[in-house]
Amino acid sequence: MAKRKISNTLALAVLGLLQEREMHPYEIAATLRERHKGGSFKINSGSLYDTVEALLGHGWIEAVEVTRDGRRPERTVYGPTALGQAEFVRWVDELVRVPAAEYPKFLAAVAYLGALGPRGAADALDERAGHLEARIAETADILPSIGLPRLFMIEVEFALHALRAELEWTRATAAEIRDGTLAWPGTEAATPA
Amino acid sequence: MAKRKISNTLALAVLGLLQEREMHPYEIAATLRERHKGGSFKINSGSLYDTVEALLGHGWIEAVEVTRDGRRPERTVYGPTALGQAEFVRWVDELVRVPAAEYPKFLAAVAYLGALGPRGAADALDERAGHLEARIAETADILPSIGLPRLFMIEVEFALHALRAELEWTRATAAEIRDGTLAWPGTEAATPA
DNA sequence: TGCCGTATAGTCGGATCCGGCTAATAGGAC
DNA sequence: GTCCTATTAGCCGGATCCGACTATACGGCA
Repeated sequence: MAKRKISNTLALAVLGLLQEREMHPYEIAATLRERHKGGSFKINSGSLYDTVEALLGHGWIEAVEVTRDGRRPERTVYGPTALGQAEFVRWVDELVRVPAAEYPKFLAAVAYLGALGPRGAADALDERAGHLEARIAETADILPSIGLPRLFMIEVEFALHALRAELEWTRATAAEIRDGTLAWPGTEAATPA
Repeated sequence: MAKRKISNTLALAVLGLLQEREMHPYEIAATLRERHKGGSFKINSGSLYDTVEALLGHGWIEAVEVTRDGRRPERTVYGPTALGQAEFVRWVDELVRVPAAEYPKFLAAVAYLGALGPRGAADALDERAGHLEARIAETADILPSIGLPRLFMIEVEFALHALRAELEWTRATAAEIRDGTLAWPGTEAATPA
């Protein structure tokens, strides 16, 4: 009975893969991981099966066959439907056109940066900067590793761009705190436990 | 009995506000909105009351008094605990230090940008760019509107920086698609319904 | 005075999500 | 041969989240 509209982006990944070829859920997860899509979609087997169920309920995918290898659990293979194909494109289109409201954890934390005191905040930002650099290096590494057209890894380029911007802000803000450009109204600094 | 660790950032906002002064949930929500924190925290009354319940269960806040004004619903006023105070700082510190894995919708959509075809993708990116500009303008507007020290609105500066970076990538990518720098392997373009 | 829109304050049912579990097979070490 | 681990495949209980709803009070206006 067509519950609430699907919003989980893992569903988008499933839909996208099934456009290519029929698969069973486990294979979907494996393929996504193989293609390094783990940075763009939260691949969790629990959610995956729920997601597939929801897509079925909407008629966006359909069960193609059920096979069984020896006494292993059954594998249900799913394929796309015409409706699902159309919805997939429509959905990507809308996600690109209209920026959604997002609430990243870091944004929340920055809102209370004051709680760390100037010293504590600058230190914490520095540590973050280090992690960001590491993650940027990792991400940049996987980019050329596969001889695939750019388009198929374009989201990695976006992720890199976003990470670099965040790094830039993080470093700049730490510096502003240290040199006093960013005034600290609360005089005394709390220290983390 | 101390369920799963709280991860919802709305809890952080609640904890943070209660450091300042005792409040009842509705007042918390109103205060957050008044301070333009709606961009950093998803303020939903349903989640708010659940969150307060969870914080109570962890002993991070405590009920201070229950008042009632005429025949309106009871208002339970909450205040901070020593444990909550410590956890608050510890939590902010960790959120700043360690970048969390995030899965923004746009990242997912970009992973399937190919589905829109070169023309469709470039158009969609253009429209997004327009929305981003509007949002940047709105956000920049609220910044000087309140005569508050920068530190208390620093998360808005970060949000702006992130938005600008996204806008930059969006425009650049649209341009690359149009001038052919970004090759399009799938020859033919699907069009949204 | 009667009525309507908005602010106050919070509840509830159900949708959604996910960590952790089961269970079988394949492959290697000894 | 048999033990151990990794891989394959999926299920489930409960935590989490949220949209939609209830109900009272208040200000203004016709």
